[in-house]
Amino acid sequence: MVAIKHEKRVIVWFRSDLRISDNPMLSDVVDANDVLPVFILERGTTLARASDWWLHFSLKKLAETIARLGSRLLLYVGDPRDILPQLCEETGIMTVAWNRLPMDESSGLISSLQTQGIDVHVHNGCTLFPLRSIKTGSGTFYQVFTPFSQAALKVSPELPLPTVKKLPPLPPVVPSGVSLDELDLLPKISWDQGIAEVWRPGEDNAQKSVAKFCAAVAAYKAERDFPAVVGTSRLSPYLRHGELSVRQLWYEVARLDTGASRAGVETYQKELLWREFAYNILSARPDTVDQPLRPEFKQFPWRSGTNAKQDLQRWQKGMTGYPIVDAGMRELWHTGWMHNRVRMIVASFLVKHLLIHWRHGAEWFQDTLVDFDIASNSFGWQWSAGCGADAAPFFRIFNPVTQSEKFDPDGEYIKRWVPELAGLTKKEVHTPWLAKKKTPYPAPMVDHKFARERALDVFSSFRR
DNA sequence: TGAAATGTTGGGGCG
DNA sequence: ACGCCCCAACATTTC
Repeated sequence: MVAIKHEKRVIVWFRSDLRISDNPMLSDVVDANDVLPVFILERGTTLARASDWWLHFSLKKLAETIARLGSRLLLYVGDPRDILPQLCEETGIMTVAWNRLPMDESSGLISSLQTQGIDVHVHNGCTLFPLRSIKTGSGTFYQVFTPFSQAALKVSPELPLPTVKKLPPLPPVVPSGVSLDELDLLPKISWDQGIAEVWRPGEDNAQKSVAKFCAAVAAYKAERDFPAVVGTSRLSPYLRHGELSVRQLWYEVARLDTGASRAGVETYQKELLWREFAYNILSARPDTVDQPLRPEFKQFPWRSGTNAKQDLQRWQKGMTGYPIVDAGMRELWHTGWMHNRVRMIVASFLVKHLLIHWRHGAEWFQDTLVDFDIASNSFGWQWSAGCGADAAPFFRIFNPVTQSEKFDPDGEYIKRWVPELAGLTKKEVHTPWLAKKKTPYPAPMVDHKFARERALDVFSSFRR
């Protein structure tokens, strides 16, 4: 008896998983007869400029890697709901494999492909656990982080898969794609210098960064809140583009979960679980990408009109008059990234001090962050605004001066990004409006005490 | 992964 | 020695 080898032909669809190590959709197809690796750029109405910059280089490196594995990465532009069926028709391939993302069901993609007779292989490749597999006793999704993380810690993530060494050949007919340059991901006017100085995209650099972070993870818990030092992992852009597998990262740090490193490892794993929590929320509630999870917030009286618009612009430019806020906004603009502690401060300032809709903050982050992640971003903003899952209560309003004194005591971070204040003492730098020396730096755009009381008024009367 | 207001305690200066 | 006040330090409550 000779076993019949069924013909297996697959399109593998790369999205936020631009890697070959621990990539389940790739492991699925290594024994196929032929495989078409594709990436499809969706041109939305909003730009994602900084993460597009990153994507350009990620795709370049991924294409080189795939070439080394004996295949070729094909690039297309358009709506995957149109492109994938077209590719199936042209190649005669009737199977598409990918790693699942939170919005897959709501986008109508799966059902649309299946009604066209296309077989869909969906893998768990972007999260620690299969999306929505962590459920409460009654089968609903968790809305509070602590019980979610406790439930998650009772299960182990699947072990990382071996790195793919070789890919099957391309199909006989290869639909023509576009070149990387035709994706038009790089800026036309050069605003990307600062970003290029700080970041090195690519799976190889992701691995180097993991090794570097692991060597410093013992200090994570103590140093992660101080933006002047490199105390955080800085792995978020790699995770967002999937050049790094979150499961691999989990196990790399878990190996160090002992002795002096224990607290650092466990604190960091908790952060990875916050990401996981955000992915699960978005998966269960895809509308929360731009709608509040708590529906009563649809009626919230956010400020709007000309004044609010001007205030938003001052925030975006880093000209609020609060040094820690402006340092963060300028770090973001110049490097495509902002320290996590400072993200919380600037977000609180926008939604509580200025009463501007969190959506505007989320859109600005979408435009400017190299690590822009649709799940983490909407989750984080809703958390800050108080309308999301396990959100900050309405009365939790960060004092930008207190936070600055606490987490940037010497003003080192502030002076790095707000050089106008370099001449002030470490005491004065948090409150330049009280300093003797005059600087060209603006006065606070809104008084803290006034803004705090206004926010408490608006939020508490809204609750009634 | 708050901040500010309010309450409590205890040491030290001083008459 | 004693009571009184001040106030820093810490704790609790409220928003």
